[in-house]
Amino acid sequence: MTRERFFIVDAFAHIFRSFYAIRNIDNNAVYGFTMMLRKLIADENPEYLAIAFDTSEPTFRKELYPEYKANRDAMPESLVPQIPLIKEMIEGYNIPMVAMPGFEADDIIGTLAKRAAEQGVQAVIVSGDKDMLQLVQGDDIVMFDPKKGVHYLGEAGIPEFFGCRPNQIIDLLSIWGDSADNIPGVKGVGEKGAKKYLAEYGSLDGIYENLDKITAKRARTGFEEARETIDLTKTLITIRTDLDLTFDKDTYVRKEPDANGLRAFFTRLDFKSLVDATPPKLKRISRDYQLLDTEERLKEVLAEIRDKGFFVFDIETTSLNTIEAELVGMALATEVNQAYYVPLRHEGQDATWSDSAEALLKDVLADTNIIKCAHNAKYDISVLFNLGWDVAGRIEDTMLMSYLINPNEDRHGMDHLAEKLLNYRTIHFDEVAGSGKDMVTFDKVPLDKACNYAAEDADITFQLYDILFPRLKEQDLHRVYDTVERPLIPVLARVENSGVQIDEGYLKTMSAKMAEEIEALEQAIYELAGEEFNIKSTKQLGVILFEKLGLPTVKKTSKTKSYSTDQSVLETLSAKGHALPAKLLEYRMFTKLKSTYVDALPTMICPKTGRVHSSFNQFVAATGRLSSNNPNLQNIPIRTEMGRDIRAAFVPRDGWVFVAADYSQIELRLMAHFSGDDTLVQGFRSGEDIHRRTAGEIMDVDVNLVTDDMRRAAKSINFGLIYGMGEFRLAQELGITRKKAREYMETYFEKMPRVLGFRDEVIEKAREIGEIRTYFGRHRQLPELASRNKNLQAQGERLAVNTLIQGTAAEIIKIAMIRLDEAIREQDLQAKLLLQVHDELVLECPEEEKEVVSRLLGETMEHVVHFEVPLVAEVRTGTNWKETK
DNA sequence: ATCTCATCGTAC
DNA sequence: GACGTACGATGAGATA
Repeated sequence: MTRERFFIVDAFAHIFRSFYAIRNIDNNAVYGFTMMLRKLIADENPEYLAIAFDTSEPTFRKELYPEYKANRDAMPESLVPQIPLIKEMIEGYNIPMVAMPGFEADDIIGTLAKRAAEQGVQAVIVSGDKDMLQLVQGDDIVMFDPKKGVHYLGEAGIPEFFGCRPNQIIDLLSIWGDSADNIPGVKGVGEKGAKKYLAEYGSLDGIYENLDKITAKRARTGFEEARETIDLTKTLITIRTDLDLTFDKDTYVRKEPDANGLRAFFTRLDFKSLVDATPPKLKRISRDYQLLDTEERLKEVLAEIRDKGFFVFDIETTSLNTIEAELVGMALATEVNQAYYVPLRHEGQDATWSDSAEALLKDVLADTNIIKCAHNAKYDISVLFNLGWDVAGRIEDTMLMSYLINPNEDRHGMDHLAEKLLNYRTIHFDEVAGSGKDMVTFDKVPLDKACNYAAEDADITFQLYDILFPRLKEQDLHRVYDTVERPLIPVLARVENSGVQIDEGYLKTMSAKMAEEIEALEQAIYELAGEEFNIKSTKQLGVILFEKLGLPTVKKTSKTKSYSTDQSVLETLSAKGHALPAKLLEYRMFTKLKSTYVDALPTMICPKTGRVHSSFNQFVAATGRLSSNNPNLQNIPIRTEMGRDIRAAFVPRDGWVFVAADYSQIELRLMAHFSGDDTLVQGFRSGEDIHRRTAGEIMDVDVNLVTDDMRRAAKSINFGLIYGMGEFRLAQELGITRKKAREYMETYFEKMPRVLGFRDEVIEKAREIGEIRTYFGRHRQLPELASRNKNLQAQGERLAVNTLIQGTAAEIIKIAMIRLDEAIREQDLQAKLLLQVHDELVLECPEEEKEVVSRLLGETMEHVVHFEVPLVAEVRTGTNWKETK
């Protein structure tokens, strides 16, 4: 397409069309008009674009003829408020709107089209109104109806459309009149007549000159009667092309839409598809970040930091692994938009500089009078601790703030937060260091690039702090931040740095033994199946079990509705006497343990320390629990004997012992405290078996007469309460009928009514405020409670109860960890906290510290809070983890 | 070759 | 549809 095109849209024509065409959504005209506009831009990609509006002022036509459009109804009530929204939308797209008091959109279109054509730009009138056809001129001014898909109706198409020559359109329309605009035409002359007379006499003037030649009486009378009004009609019909408007390319050239504004606008109007179709456009302002590579400048900035008492820092290293990471540089930010990068050990840097710069930075980091802030501070301080640096004083963490504000969110990374909260696209790591096999370590990144990247990170962290810290206070999350999460950061850094020793030889031996067992099981399974197949493939296994062998289908998987082959299914099949499922269960257990633990753990041993350094993640679990990965040390087996053996591979260093303690029934104790239920409270206070006690209560028998089955039922209900278990699940778990399960639960609540009351109160409060708050003030939003979906609502109710209990338990053990760490350091003990497994802490210490550490551990854990019921920690020691049970 | 999703199973 | 929170191994299919 060689010629530039100027599309002019008649706003109201399309607004009304959308309004009447689209039903059942709010702001239908806004939606329809937006869709039309998007399609127009996408399909036609016009070089120039304008949208013409009518104004509410009287037009010159109304002045000439007061009856003009007098028959029009007022604009529909629901359309009125949509007009400003449409204008807002058009502004968002950066499309010029043109309106002129006294004139109609048609006149604006006529004038602009003519002016554009005069400048050699093709004018395209976006309208379906036949009146506009009078404006069409050769290929210079054409019409386009996006709805009918009539593309470019040019002059050549007019005879076919109207049955007259282009220059006769105005006369033709004048004869017809326009009933919609209340303009009288010529009575007694219809479409056929009008065309016939115009063809015969050339024009209206021609017709009047030859009026006596018209023989049809009605037509002739009509023309006679219209003689006085026809000039006015013609004036009204004629679209003006002489308005005081110019077409200049700069004004009408297509501009970049304001994607962020539009996105917010579409979000506000709940136009989901349009929100998705409008990705945010992110700013990328390059700031002038400074490289600090002289002692003099560095000292100046550090003096400023001391003066302010607050700064943001971010280290650059050679690895994400904190043990292996070498320090390459440090970025500092002293205020928004002011950040620096101190290159310490980039390739080719002078060691004298590195040493002196590091000494200066160390001083500031160790200064307890200066508050530091970082994004994910645990990483930075872990690396620095490993290098022997001290990072002291208050350490703020913007990642932590983000997590506390929205624990349901799983992305708290700086790049993501910068986009979400600052509408800013940061320089990403791979943009400076590459990715995949092209990736270089940060010390190889040129200083100017490194400075831009690193200083920006510090700057962005500063900006996030400015936003998140006030929010933290506003949302009353300051307490949990200050008393639990923030002090935990250095504790976790030390735990991760300590790592734990694994007996590699032991696991290797175990692995070999298991391999033999697995091999034998495989053969037995192939034999029973009658063929070899991939046993680990649930798909293949399903075919063997349920198609080839014709075993009864027990259940289907939830997502794909394929055959389920999980443990409960295999157990059911096994109980029916089939040999294969039993073998499969055994096979599954062996392979699970071998691949997930026995073989995996040795590969995680750090070559540098010879220990396994798992990560303890603070920002993952929505309830406030920690999580562990690389490897996950919070799901090491314990329930089966074979699984438990894996724990024997976790050993203390030579001459040291493990000291471990776990909270006894902490979640149920919290339930007792929160509900104040007498049976539970008394049970825990007296130190008796709580499940036995509740069983006695439910079954109405003496505690001493409670059978194992009765205890098992009570235990299931006790645990189920914490998770919000229903009768279906209880029935399944206990192998009883639903009716029986319901009876148990009803009796439970009758005997322990405050447990039910507590649950209801928690849910009611959560529903009222839309979130749940734990004991220490952590919150978790529960949008499920506001759902109209009953299942989602029920889930919200379970989350409310569970988050309160699980979250509070998590806070209690976190506080224990903080106090323990503090005590160990104060008392100069060598003991090290190694693991946290939700209700258990594992330490190692020299043999001679065993007693003092045991006592310290137990007392610290038990005295975190003083509730209606005591917290009990059971402390054990051993020469491996398995022995501490 | 690398990713994402589904299924399964381990812990508390 | 029915019990909360995690992580990870494996297979299978999509994407590059």
